[in-house]
Amino acid sequence: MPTIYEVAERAGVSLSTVSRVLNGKSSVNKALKERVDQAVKELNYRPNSVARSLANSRTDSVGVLVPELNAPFFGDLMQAVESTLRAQDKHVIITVGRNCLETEKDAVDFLISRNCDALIMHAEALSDDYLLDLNQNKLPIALVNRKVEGLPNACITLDNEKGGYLATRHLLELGHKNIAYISGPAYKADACLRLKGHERALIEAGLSVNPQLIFNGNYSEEDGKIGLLELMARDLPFSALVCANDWMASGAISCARDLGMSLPQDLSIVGFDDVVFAHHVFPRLTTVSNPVADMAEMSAKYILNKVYGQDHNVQHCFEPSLVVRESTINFES
Amino acid sequence: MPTIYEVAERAGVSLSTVSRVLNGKSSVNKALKERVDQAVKELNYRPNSVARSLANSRTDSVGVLVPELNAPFFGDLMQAVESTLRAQDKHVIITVGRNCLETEKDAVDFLISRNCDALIMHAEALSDDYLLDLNQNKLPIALVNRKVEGLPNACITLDNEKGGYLATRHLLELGHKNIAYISGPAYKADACLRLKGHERALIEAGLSVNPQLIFNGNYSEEDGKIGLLELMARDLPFSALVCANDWMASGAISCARDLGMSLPQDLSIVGFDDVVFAHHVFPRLTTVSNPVADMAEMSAKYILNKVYGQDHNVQHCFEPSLVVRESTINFES
DNA sequence: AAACAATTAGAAAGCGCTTTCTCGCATTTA
DNA sequence: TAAATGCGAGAAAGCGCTTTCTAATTGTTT
Repeated sequence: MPTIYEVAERAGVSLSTVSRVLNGKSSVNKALKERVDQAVKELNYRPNSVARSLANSRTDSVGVLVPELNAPFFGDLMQAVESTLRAQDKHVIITVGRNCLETEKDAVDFLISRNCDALIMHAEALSDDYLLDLNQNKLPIALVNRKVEGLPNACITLDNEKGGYLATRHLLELGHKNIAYISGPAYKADACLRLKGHERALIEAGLSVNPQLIFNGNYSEEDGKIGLLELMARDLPFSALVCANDWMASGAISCARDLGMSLPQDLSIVGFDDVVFAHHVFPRLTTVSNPVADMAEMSAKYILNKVYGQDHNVQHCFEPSLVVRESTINFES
Repeated sequence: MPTIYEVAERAGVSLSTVSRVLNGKSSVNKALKERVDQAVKELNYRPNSVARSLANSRTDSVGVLVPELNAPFFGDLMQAVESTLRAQDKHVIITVGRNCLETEKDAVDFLISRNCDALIMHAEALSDDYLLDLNQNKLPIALVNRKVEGLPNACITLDNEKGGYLATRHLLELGHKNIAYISGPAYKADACLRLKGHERALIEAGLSVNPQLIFNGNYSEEDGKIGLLELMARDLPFSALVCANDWMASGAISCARDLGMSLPQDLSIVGFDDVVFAHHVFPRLTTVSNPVADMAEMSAKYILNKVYGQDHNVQHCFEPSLVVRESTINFES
C-alpha cells in the first residue's frame, strides 16, 4: 500500500499539498493538483482510513444497536440505515442487544470503545436516564421508535396510538362490536399507545372498553396463542381480534386454526407492523404498516446532519397506515 | 478521554510499561502492574482503538458482504457472525451487495478501504477469479455457501446435492411418482446441485427425469407462482412439487390456493432452506433445513483462526436435513 | 567475589495522516 | 519604487498507541 508520502514524492510536492488536494478544503495550484492526481492514479493510492481517523478524530462510522438481526423488522431497519449511511461513505458497526439491559449496555460500551462518531439505537432495555447521559457525554445519538423526554430531536417515532386506532376502527367499520385485543407488554411505551388507540376507537364508536377482552402478551408468537386461548376461556364472545404485532397475530391465527375455526369467517384478525411474513400467513394478514425503513433512513439522515454537517430534512414522527388483506371480513350476526 | 500518557504519569511509570500491562504480552513487575491497573481504574481509561490500529496495523474488524439484510436467511447469517466475532472483541462492518456485480465490487472496495482484517462473504455475483485475486492480495477471506476451486479452506458450504436428494426422496417415500421441480437459476452452483440431487433420487427410484417437469426460476416468490402456472400448462400430471427454496415454495402455495386447489391433498410441496416464515405458511411447509447460522458461525471461527491466531475446529461442509411439516402428504391415486 | 545471563523498564521511533505555522512569492496600493 | 497585502506551498508538530532498542537491575554460575 502506497502512502501519502510516496504520492508526494512522485508528484514532486510536499505531503501537505497531497493532503490538501485529497481533501479539497484549501486551494491548490492547478498544475500541482494535476500532478498529484496523476500520481495518485499511477500508484493506485488509497488513503489509510485509520491514520486519517487518528489525525482528525473522526472515524466515519456509526454504531447501531438493534435487539436482533434475524427478524424481519430489524432487517428492514438495518438495510435502510446501512444504505443511507454508506451512500455518504460512512459505515455502520452493528451490535445486538437481545432485549437485555446488560447486553445493551455492553453493546453501547463496545461501540464507544470503537470510537463511533454517533449511535443509532433501537433500545429496548436502556433507561431514559442512561440515554440522556450518553447524549450529554457529547456522543450524538438517534433513537428509533422511542420517545425520550429531553431528547426531542434524537427521537424518530411512529404514531402508535393512531395505529391502534386504525386497526380497531377498521373492524368497527366492518360491523364488529365485540373486539378482543392482545397487547404488548405494559412496560413498553409503544404497546401502551397502541392499546390506547384501540380504546379511543371503541369509545368514539360509543362502545365501552371491557378489560375482559384484553390480554397482555409479550409480543411473541407464543403469546398470540396463549392470548387467544385465554380470551376464549373467559367466555365473552368476540368476533374480531386485534394483535399488537404480527408475531402475535400469526400465533393467534395458527391457534385458531388448530381449534378448528375457519378464518376469517369465525374470527377477523388484525396485526401490527406489516412485517414481511404478513402476507405469507393464511389468510393473508390485515395489519397496520409500520414504516420502519423510512424511520431508519430518517434517523441516519438526522445523524448525517448532526455529525457530518449535511442538510437533510428530518421528520420526527411517522404515520402508520392500514393494510387490508384477507384476515378481516364483515361481521355477520 | 484520558490517554495512555496520563495513565503513565499518574502511575509514575513510562508509557511503554502501561502499554505492556494493557496488552499483557511481556512481563511487568507486579507492583508496577498494580499501580498501572489502579491508575487505569481511577482515570477510567479506555485505550483509543484507532491509535492502536494505526500502530499495529490491525483493526479488529471483519468486513461482511451479504446480498441483503432484510431477508430471514441473511439475518440468520449476520446474527451468527456478529455474535461469534464480538464475543472475541472484533466487530463486523456489514455491506450489502444486492446480487449485483458492481455493487458487490463497490462493497468489497469499501471494506478494503476501511482496513478490515478479513472478509466474510456471501457473494453472488463476484467471479471465482476475482475472489482468488482478493485472497492472493494477502486479504484473508471466508466464503459462505460457495465453492471456489483454489480456495478449499476459505469455503464453508452446504451439501446442496444431498438436500435436493432428501426433498425428493421424501416425496418418493410418500408414494409420489410424478414430481415437478422448480429450480433456482442455472448459473448458481447451489441451484444446479439441488436439482442434481433431485434427479439422483428419481433415478435411484427407477424413475426417469422428465425435463417437462422442471422449471427454471430465479429463487423469487414471484417465480414460484410463474413456475407452477407454467408447469401446469404443460399438461403433464404431477402430484408433488419440489421448490429449490422456500420463497418459491411460498409463491407456489399461494398460487395453488388461488387456483382453488386444496393443499396438501391436491399437491404436496417441499421447500428448501427452512427460513423463518416456513412455518407461517399454510399449510406449514415441509422443507430442507439449511444450517446457515452454523455455517456463518464456522466462517467466523475460520477467520478467528486465520487472522487472530485462535484455534477452533473448523468444518467446511455442512449437511442439510429434512423438516417434515404439513405441506406433504401420502399420494393417493 | 567476579563475570555472565536473563529480566524488566524507559527512551524513542514510527504507524499515515491532518493541520497549524511560517515563509516566499506575486499582486496590489500609495 | 517601496511598502503592504494575500495566497499557496512546505516544514513540522501532533493524533495515541506499539514495539524495538538500549540500559539497568536482578539473579546465576564458577
